Amino acid sequence: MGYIRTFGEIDGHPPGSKYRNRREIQHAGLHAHNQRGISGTAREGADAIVLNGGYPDDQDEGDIIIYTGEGGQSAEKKQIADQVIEGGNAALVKSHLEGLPVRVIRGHGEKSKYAPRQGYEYSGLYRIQRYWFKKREDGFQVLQFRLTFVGDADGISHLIQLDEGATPEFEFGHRPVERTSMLTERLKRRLSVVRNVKEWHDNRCQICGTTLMLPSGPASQVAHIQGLGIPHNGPDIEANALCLCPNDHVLFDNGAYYLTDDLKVVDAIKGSTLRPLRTHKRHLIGLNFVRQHRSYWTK
DNA sequence: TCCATGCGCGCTC
DNA sequence: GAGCGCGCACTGG
Repeated sequence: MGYIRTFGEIDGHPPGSKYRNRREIQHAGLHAHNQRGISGTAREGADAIVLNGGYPDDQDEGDIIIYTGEGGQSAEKKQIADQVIEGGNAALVKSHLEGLPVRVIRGHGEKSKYAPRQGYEYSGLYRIQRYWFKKREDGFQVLQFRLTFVGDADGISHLIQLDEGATPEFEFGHRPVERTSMLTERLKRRLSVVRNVKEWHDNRCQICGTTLMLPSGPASQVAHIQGLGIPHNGPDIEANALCLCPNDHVLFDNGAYYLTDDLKVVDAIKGSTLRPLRTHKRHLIGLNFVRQHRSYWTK
């Protein structure tokens, strides 16, 4: 009986469902494997993950999860090699690029307040916002993925109720606090930063110099150099932001480009240094942010 | 082919 | 009863 990979919710197995062991999870169609953390392939993407304390670099904040990729460990679970983008890791990268929802299953082996005390619990759908390489203290690189809770239509209406001061009813029975924290994190972004950066550069991409012309006018995107929020906690200020076209935004966020200390653009795939970053006298770039971004993508 | 964020038993405290 | 160490087990990729 083969596993049928399904993205999104599985009928009869809503968030909050509990399972005694991995076999039951596999049988439910929630996850392909009875031992691996990541369910998926590089071609299709990842449909589910299990958090069960297997990697110490994991961080579980409820609606925000920092999930460590697979591989590079010895049989004794010591990190003995760098992780690479293949297998399950490549599946998670694919899910990130395609915006696919990932089912998150928490196990008792994970020592966070969101983990069940016994067995496993299906927590719901998450999306992978970004990924990067983390340099560990021991010198090995591991992949990390930032997942945020997707929620659902009812969950959003609950949020609105909460804001309006109505009695919140969390009929899904889980995690009102984290859901609220996710909302506040979104609201915290300062529009003035976006406005200033776009205005200073006249919507021209700081990497390639093009401006997207739409019927409604010129368009550009403001990218953060050091990520906002958990775990990078970069500041929402102009010095940590770039004005980019959508293509170069994706390339920069995913490590195809990084910057040198003298603000030259490096093509990570070719290993060549391209043109200097376009700058503006009012737009000072924080080198500490440039260095942190570079550290995600260089050894 | 062989590995992987498993499982369960039996031991110790 | 919890926590561990060890041996055996599974199945998709």
